[in-house]
Amino acid sequence: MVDRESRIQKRNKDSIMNAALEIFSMYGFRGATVDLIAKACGLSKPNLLYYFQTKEEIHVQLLSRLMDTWLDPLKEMDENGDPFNEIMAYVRRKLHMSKTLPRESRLFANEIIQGAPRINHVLQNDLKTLVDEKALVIQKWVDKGLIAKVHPYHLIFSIWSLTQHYADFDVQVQAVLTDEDPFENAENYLETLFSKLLAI
Amino acid sequence: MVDRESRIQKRNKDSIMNAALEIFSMYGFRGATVDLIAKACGLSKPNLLYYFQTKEEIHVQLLSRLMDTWLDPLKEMDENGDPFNEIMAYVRRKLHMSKTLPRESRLFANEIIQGAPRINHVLQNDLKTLVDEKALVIQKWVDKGLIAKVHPYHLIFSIWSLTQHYADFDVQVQAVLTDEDPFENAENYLETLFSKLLAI
DNA sequence: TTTATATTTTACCAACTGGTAAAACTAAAG
DNA sequence: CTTTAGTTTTACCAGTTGGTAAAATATAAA
Repeated sequence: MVDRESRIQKRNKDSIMNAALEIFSMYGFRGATVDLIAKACGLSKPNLLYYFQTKEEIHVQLLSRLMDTWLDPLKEMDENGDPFNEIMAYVRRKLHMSKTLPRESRLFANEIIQGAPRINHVLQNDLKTLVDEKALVIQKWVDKGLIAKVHPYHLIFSIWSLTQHYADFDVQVQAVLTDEDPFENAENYLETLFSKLLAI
Repeated sequence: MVDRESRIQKRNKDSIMNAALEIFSMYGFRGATVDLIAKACGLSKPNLLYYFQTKEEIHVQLLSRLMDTWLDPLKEMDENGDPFNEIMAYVRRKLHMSKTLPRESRLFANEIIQGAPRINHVLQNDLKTLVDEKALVIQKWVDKGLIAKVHPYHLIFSIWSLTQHYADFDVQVQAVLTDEDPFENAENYLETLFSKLLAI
């Protein structure tokens, strides 16, 4: 056995990460406390700190796991597919993530709003590289006349904002839409929006 | 003299509110400390607490001032104006607020992300009432055939998300768009988007 | 200039913060 | 069944937190 995790270790680390996601996504890094996280997963504070040595270590690990998940949907957008389908599929993946991973979305939002002190390098390297690449793909589609002329970067921003809004501002959406299911109508609305925007 | 504020009182209260906006918008309620706010405006902590008795009082007052500013642009949308112009003017007002009042936007975003513990009643009363009213106006425009058929509530959500994104996610936008001015191109992009969405 | 009032500083407090040391306990391998 | 390694608890610490009391200082009205 090299340095394999025991069952207990895996269970506890998972449970800590889950609790930390809950707390950090709600209060941000400064607003979260180790004790709150410990209580949320039923461990004592020193016991939690046996698995992760500092509060920051938990946060960094949460964020670095998240960034993969976060960039994946855009990576999948395929230059060789049908442009509108590719963009719309991306929108749907992002909306689905807002629906199924709202805490992750809020964790990310909190980090960005607070000036991204711990992931600025990811934004400027991984994220920027990926967005540049995909913006180029979109530009090619525009140049070939396959979709309407749009600013590729702002198109991507609009997809981010329109989809993440339903996770990050959930309380507000729920306060206004007391009866309907936001996500069902959001999908229809966004489908209309983007088909009109991109139609030749 | 009834209970008029002295010059000193006005200057200090203003300066505290400004510093508090800076800190609360960056760290959220839990992440902000009275001491950070005090230092940001060059007062000692007890001196600051001479003007506002608790941390919460500062936050509540900041938020309640903000809510007026926040709802105003939508209030101005006029049933009797030209539908597309009215909606587009609303978009421009919101975008302008993101540009000129990014801290206020982030203060609001922080509060909502954290579950709106201090303004849930405002969302469910003032905000909901206003949105219901304006959604009805939009629905009338749709029914009269003056704009394309859209879900009025999701139209409003999309205006919020598309415009506030440029304030709340500013670091991310800046990381991706290293050279251009985001707001100028955003305005053009949003003009195109909404004219295509709403065109008959 | 005196007096009353408003403002600021100093010194403090109890609760909470992130984190540590070491003892006590538990599980698993031999 | 013992030894060893892994896990949890207890007790603690120094710095920070929101907030207070009272003394000291500045301001303004009479």
